[in-house]
Amino acid sequence: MALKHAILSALSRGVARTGYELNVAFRDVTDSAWHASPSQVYSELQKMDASGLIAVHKRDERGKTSYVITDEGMGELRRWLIDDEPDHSVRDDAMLRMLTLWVLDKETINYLIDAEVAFQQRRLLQLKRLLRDWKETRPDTPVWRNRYSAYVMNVSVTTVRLSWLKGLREVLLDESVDPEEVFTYLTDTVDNLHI
Amino acid sequence: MALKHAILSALSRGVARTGYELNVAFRDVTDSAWHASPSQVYSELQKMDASGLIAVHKRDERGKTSYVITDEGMGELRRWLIDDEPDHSVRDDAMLRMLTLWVLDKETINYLIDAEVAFQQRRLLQLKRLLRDWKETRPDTPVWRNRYSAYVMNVSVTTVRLSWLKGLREVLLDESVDPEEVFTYLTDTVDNLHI
DNA sequence: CATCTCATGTAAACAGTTACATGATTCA
DNA sequence: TGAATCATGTAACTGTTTACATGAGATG
Repeated sequence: MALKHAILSALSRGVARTGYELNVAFRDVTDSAWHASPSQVYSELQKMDASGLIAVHKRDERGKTSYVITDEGMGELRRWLIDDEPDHSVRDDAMLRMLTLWVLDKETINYLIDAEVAFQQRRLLQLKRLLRDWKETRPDTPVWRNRYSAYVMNVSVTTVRLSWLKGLREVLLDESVDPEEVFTYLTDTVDNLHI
Repeated sequence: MALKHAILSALSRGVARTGYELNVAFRDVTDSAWHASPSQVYSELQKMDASGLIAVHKRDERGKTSYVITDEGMGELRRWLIDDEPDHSVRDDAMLRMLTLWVLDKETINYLIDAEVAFQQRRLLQLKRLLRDWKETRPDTPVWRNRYSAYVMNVSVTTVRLSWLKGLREVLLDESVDPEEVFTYLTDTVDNLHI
């Protein structure tokens, strides 16, 4: 039930938000640690309002409703971080696909890796654009410091993934190359990070 | 419904497997692209058997049952890879937590980063052990080439995550440091990967 | 004036977890 | 002989998606 905590996390930054705004945030790279479908967000907000974790901040004539976090919600957010064990289980559809490519013919493998590369490159561009937007207004609050760190993590992993996809293509399409050699550059580079 | 495809992916490698063995594989680093709880695997296997995607290979006196993939299952696996759009949505509980740490006091932040570092280090050791086990028997089949690639990806991302956690600790605990400077080494290193 | 984005929701179906139950085998 | 691991499953509950429904406001 981490959608609850993803919403609390978003609202903990102090700005009132509508369900729609939360959905935009969950959809795009900014807050992309937890995905949720729009309808789920709306019904979760109702439940959280009823249980006192969040409160209605403003509701205009037609239904547009923004919410803020309550003290109780802030307490629950802290309790979750401290008491609940992190769930490290992974469900990565795109990676599962990349690990199953060998069942296909080379032409199709090549096509599917192209598509994945295109996706990751688009993601990297979105992230770079986000940084450009930050350059102007950059408050240096704890919130911003934490979010900037997230940005660095996303850029790093996406870049690694792109480099890896390049190696994967070689390894799967040319059976004469040695996989270990193909990935030498990637593994050597990241090895520099770890002391 | 990707558990179906995760199971097909595991069985496509040609070896008959029991529900229990699949659970072991899903739990550990080897096949960790898709997590599932044991009970879910057993009931999914029953459904997949009923719909003809897999077949019972052997069933001993007491219920121990191993399954193999059918031609139909292999067809469905290929169809999924080619026709269905990859789902890039993320649900990363551990990362969501790291992005919310700023709401806590420094002592608690430090403690929680310690715990996450310990987890990632354990994971890295498990991966290194896996590679050692592979050194002996290493067939150089397409399956192995694809799995070795997955191994490289896992090691790379885990190493990046460890380096990042080190930076995150500094950024959150010492407000005098400039976040951009803290992460310079990480960003410069991964920048080398991307041309 | 049609289409896109904004904005919210309900209901049914499906996916996944948790708690529970059972019993064999292995190892100290 | 008691505990851990092997091995499979059911039932109730919770989380999530999909399809559908509605209507305002902005853009071309």
